Amino acid sequence: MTIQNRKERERAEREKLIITAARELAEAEGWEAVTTRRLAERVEYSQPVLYSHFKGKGAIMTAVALEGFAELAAELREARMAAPDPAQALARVGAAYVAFADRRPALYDAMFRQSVDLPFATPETPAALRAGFEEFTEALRPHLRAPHLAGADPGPLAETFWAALHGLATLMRGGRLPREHHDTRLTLLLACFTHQPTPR
Amino acid sequence: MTIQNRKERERAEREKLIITAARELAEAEGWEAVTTRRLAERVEYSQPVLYSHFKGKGAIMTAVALEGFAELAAELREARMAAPDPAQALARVGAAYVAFADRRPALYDAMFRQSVDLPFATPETPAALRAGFEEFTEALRPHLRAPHLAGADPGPLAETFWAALHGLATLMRGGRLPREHHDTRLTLLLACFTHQPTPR
DNA sequence: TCCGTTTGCTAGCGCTGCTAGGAACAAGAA
DNA sequence: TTCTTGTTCCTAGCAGCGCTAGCAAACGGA
Repeated sequence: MTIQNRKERERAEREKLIITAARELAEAEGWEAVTTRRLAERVEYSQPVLYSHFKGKGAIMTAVALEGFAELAAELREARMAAPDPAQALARVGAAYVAFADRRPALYDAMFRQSVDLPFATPETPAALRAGFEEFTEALRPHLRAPHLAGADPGPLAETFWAALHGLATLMRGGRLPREHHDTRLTLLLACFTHQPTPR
Repeated sequence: MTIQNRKERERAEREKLIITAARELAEAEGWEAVTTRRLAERVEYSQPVLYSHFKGKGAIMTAVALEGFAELAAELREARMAAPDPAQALARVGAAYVAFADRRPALYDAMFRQSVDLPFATPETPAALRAGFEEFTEALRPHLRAPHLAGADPGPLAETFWAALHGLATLMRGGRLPREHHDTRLTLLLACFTHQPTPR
């Protein structure tokens, strides 16, 4: 029994090792540099060992993405909780989101740009993923009373806010949006959603 | 002289043929199915011929993307011009943008998701690209008088609106946003930018 | 008709994700 | 302690990728 346990534990440790190595490699050199051979070399096992843990390279990326969702949710939550009022809360959540995407581009890619086969917006959606989305919903809730949002569905509204941030983050990362306007854009987006005049 | 002309013309035709074939293949089966071998087979030339026209696969995708920018700009312009008033204009431009991304996913990928080495937001930005962005700026201009946007820079505002649409389009395409809320999200986004209460 | 240039081919390099098959090792039974 | 059984994990290899070297054939001009 204990011998079986030890084996299972070692196996789990190795799986975690693979995920961490993949993530580190991706964050250091981008996903295109993460090949199964390099990854195997890094964890000091042969290539086929990866396939005894994961169905393929895509499954490894999905595992990394799952880690990312948990971290993102935690950061968003912290940002929201630390804010003194609802207006600040939305602003900080938005800023935290884009900062996360900017700080961990490879992780963000695995989560939102690559086609990972995770169920979004369904009952089987992983908890970490749902938790992140929940932060948007909560941060927006106090603003539902604004005239232009009267009677709006919280769900689609959170989706829209999230999508806007996602667009800002990805287009800026891809060099499509000038970095120097970033703060201005974030401020404008918040002004649009909260209908507070732009402070300038 | 005429013989030289004929050669140049034939060469240009072949280049166009390659671009069209790449685009068709991508639109039919996605960019991961567009390999230099399949592309060469499709245009009935050998693989190295592609490299006498383009520096590599990336350059072919860039050429396809450029076509896409021209078409997108035209569609946005048409949508804006056909609208009876400024509120409708913004709504139609937004809807046209997302519809374009949805109708031609591979083309849109080449334009905005792959790392195409085109200069954005610089003096050397291709005309087609600038024209598309111009449509956003124009469609938003009448709304700059809204209280929450008073004194806002038209440039960053257009960037923000564009980014929001981009986020909606890409997240929906990646299965991250439920399709059935799409119209609701678009309506909400417009309500946020134009200061009109959400009609429901 | 001959020569030089251009054109476009075959073949191949080093890489990718992934897998088949066998060797080595460990665990339980005699 | 020895033999058998089952697991673990490696070597080797497949098909396909983007890209290129080098040669053969076709063509244009003299």
